[in-house]
Amino acid sequence: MTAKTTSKTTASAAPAAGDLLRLDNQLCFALYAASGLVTRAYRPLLEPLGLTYPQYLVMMALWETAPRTVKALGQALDLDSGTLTPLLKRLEAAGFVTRRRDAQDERKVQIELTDAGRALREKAAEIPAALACQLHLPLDEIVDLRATLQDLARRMKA
Amino acid sequence: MTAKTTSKTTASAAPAAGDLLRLDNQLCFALYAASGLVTRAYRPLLEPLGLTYPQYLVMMALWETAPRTVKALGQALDLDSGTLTPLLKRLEAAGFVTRRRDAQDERKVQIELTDAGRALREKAAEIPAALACQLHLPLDEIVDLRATLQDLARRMKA
DNA sequence: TCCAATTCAATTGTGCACAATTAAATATGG
DNA sequence: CCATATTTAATTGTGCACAATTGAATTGGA
Repeated sequence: MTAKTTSKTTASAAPAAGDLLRLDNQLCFALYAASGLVTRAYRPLLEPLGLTYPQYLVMMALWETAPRTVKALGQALDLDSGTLTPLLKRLEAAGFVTRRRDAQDERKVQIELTDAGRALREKAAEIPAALACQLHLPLDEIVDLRATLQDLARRMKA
Repeated sequence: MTAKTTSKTTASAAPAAGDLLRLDNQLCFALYAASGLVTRAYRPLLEPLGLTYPQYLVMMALWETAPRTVKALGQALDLDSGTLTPLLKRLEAAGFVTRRRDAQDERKVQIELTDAGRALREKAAEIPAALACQLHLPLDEIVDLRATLQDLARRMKA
């Protein structure tokens, strides 16, 4: 499938020793650059909602399941408390979530959606389609790429 | 090839309207998470060289072509001066590059490698193979994924 | 019971990342 | 030649991202 670029030159498919450090031969840089581009494409779509891209990820996690502890969010998003704590405080200041200590276990902080946070989901509903459009990639390739990346992540975490 | 997860459920391949905002259905999150994982995998390999991951990207760009202006580096890496200027000052402080105003056009700052910066390339030579190992992905899939991501980036920039 | 180990969030410090602004140098049109 | 526009880095301010530390709460084992 995807009869894709069988035009692999020897250099591209199996770089010579001296080319191993070329930017174009790095999967990491391709990932880094693509991730940055996609994040940047979200910015103008999220700005009217008052969310940054990482905040949008947190809200999506909460729209799926809430309340959740900081730890549970961190596991879902692969982020630690050093990143999440200030981000969640900003979401709290914006009125989208609340933070309260768990009564049973005071170490845990439960993050809950406010009405405004739940309402935001309606406004966000149009974002995935708007962004998919900007990818200029057929849907089946998007699905394929996503699965490949999820597979990569699963293997690296194992 | 890649007999991969033909277990595509309907939800995964063509999510229902209510699932469009699920994290698992986002290409952006798959990219974001994979990029973060790979960057993290570099950290222990780069630490002995005294480089962070973005600094490593800048050094790779310079190992290909030097001297280069800040602007040229920014175009190669898709980063702006707000990111590069302090990063390059740290590389200068570490002794890997020099920064000097262009004699012909004083607006430009030429970034040149020092001997130590060039020497670092030998130590870095083993990194790509070491990292590829941690990806737990067959080489042909790495090459494939890289090409797909480069294609995505090309389309989004066009 | 008591104490040692673990869990969890917050904090601190460093380093990206980018928008917006600034300021200097150069190019351009009249 | 001069005024204006453009180009280029640097700066400022906000917001991730993570390692390392801290401190409180909980758990588990003698």
